Amino acid sequence: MSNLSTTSDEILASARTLIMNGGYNGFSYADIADVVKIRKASIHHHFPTKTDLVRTLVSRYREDAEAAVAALGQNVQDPFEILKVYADHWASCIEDASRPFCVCAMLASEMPALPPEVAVEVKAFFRFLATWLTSVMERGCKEGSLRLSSEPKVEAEAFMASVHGAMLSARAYGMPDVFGVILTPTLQRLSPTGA
Amino acid sequence: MSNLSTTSDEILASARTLIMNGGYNGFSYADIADVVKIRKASIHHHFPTKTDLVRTLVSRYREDAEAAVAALGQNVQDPFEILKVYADHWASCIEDASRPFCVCAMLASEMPALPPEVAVEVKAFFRFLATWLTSVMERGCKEGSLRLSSEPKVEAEAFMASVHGAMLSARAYGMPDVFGVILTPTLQRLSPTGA
DNA sequence: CCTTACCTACCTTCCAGTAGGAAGGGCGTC
DNA sequence: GACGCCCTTCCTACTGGAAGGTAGGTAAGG
Repeated sequence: MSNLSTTSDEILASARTLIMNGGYNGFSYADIADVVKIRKASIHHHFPTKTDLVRTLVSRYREDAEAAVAALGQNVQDPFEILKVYADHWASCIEDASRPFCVCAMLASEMPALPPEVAVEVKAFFRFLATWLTSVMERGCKEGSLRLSSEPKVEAEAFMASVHGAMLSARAYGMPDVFGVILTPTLQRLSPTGA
Repeated sequence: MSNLSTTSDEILASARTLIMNGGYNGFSYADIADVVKIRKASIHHHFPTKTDLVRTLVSRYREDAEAAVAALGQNVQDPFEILKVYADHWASCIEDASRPFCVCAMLASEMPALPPEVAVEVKAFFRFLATWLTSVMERGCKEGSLRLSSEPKVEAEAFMASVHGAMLSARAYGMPDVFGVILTPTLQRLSPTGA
């Protein structure tokens, strides 16, 4: 059981990397086959269609994020610190090029061209992220750990947009540190001390 | 001369729309041929390769933006108003689905998978936009029309990221008004009166 | 003996791009 | 003003390769 499903995990992992690079239409079963060292047809055994593959990938991506967010809530209490850890997570992912872009941000940009089943999952991810960030903002507002200038829900959406936009700029310039440059003042603004 | 080059303009216009939908790998010469009502091979007469086509498209997109920005500077003096007009422009484009996404934001997300010639043009667009926004921020800071909490350059990058992130969210949710929801407080924060 | 995992071989469709020709307009020359 | 010439535009017909997906078989393990 432990590494019986390794192949399908490898397929998902390589698909994730490929999507981060070029989006839904930017990779093929042949690309995955090259990486995983398996025949193209064998991928169809694990995921009958490309839609199945990406739907599963995004769905699991959200589940993983949900787990990570729950764990983060256990280890870090302060809402401001939580936002900082979240931003730092992406900063280092982009910096060391391990996960230079969020899969769902990537797919969201292609939304109108996505198979409906995949689009639904992407939407679900955005909703999950917004809901979580909203709860963090709400708690930070109550506890005085965050200084909000709008409703928590709006602040959450604005923060999420900043993160995604910063990713995009870092990629456009080919300068990973741009992400940090953009997010530092964004976090600063939310800090109760103003620094 | 006036409408001699109409066909090549139509090709560029339809390519722009198609890229906004699905990105670089999300459209083909056949798709353009359907829209422009021309044979696939005829497109190659105007743009020998797909790379040529998109490079030209992005380059002209930047030129148009430069002209629009210059015109905006003539008609509107107040830096805060300029940012508002810029945001409103995109809000209405997204709202009426006429140009529901920025071509360069779309292509930037696919950066690593783009032909180098195209990637260069996309980078140039981002640099132009950042430079312009920085100059607006600088003037607004000097004149007191904008309240900045960081250096003009950083504020400009953050503002640009918010715009792009807001576009992404609007698309992900399938709710055009999300763009406005995110940008309203972003502008508010920059307003000298705080409202 | 059945299921799982993987294979070879193949299909259809689509892709970017090429070859080569037809139609027509502009233009200089006789 | 008619002829020949060329350039632009668009066409039909095609190529080689890559796309997603299928058919059917083999080997291993419970």
